Amino acid sequence: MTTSPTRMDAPTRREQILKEAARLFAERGFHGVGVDEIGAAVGISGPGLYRHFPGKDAMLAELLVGISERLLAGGRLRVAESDGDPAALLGALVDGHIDFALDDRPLITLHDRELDRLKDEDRKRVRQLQRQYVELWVEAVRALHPAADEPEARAAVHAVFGLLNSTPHLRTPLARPALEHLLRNLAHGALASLAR
Amino acid sequence: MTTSPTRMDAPTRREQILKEAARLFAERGFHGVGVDEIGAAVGISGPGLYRHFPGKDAMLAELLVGISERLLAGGRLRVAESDGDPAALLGALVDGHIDFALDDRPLITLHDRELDRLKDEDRKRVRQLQRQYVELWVEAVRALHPAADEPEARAAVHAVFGLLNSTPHLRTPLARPALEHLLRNLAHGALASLAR
DNA sequence: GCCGTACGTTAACGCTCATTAACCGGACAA
DNA sequence: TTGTCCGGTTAATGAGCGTTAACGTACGGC
Repeated sequence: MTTSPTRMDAPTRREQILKEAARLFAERGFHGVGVDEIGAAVGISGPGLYRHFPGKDAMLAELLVGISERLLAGGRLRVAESDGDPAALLGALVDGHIDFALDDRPLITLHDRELDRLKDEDRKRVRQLQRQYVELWVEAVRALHPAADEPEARAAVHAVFGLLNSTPHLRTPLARPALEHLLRNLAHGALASLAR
Repeated sequence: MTTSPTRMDAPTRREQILKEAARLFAERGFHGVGVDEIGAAVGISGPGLYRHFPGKDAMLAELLVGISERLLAGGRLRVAESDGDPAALLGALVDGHIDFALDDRPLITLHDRELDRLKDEDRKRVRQLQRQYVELWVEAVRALHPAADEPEARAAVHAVFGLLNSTPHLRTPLARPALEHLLRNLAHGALASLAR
């Protein structure tokens, strides 16, 4: 661990690289982007990246592991804050996921698109983090809708992720608050259908 | 046009290739799959594919244009059959999209993942078909929920697509009818939130 | 019996691209 | 002043891969 991810000073070169790499990978796919391009995006050229990362794979790995960890950490925080109120928890999970999806659209895209390009070890780690995050949601959903059995709740959670993660593909004139509001309503509308 | 896509005789070599290419592209991405691999999947080797397609790009193009055309054709058919009943139309659109998503999971994945790999001309064609399909949905949604303005309806339609298209990512023990039922309920639940 | 077409094969070409080598200037501590 | 990281540079390397060349075989029509 070099520096904390939450600061307000200028972004380090490393962070610039990660940010631009995320954007480019999301736009044209991992294999569709060359290291020279990533370098150019931060003002250095090609092999200069190797002063900061052992390879192209490592950038993707760090991005995907990072997203998954932040999602899970955020989810756990909300569980802890919810004090056992299922409705409040699910609301907080939805809001948190929306914030994340709208803040980091490129990362969301990468998250379900480029997982297979990782080395076995990294892929396992990301999958494990994703699984735990889903688990959080499944438990929250089932607490609120006991009528739904486990596989049903799990599929519904995946579907709601698909709904919320649709925003990167979208070029809409809607202002951010309106979009947040809309997504929240859609998500809760979908989940409400589990009540029977 | 060589042969009709709806027959019951053995699939032609061309069709085998398209099917396997779709699967492989969906699994590992367009750039992640080599022509030798596609060839191997149908029992011939690498360059033999060039007897059936002018190049790797052409396979992707035919797949994406094909999906988009079938989706749009299906949508138009349902509009024609709905006789102006908005609720029935939206129900039919949802059911049709679910069928498609569950029948052709690899294609659904490709559809929103590899569009940028196409030559300009093909990409334009696919985008235009997609746009028209979305338009169908937007009109159906607005007919049923006049309270929603146009950008809102459009964003909601994209979100519902995200919801319905989430199934390829999913490995669920749910049987197909149960999954169809669940997705239908989730989609209608989400859309119902537009009623205010 | 002959010929053209359809459909394969393997070998070679050429380009792209990640990675490595070799080199360099500047900041800065001793 | 001198030495040593740090963060760059450009040039070379080497693998992978799409595509083309050159060649072979079965078969259907005439």
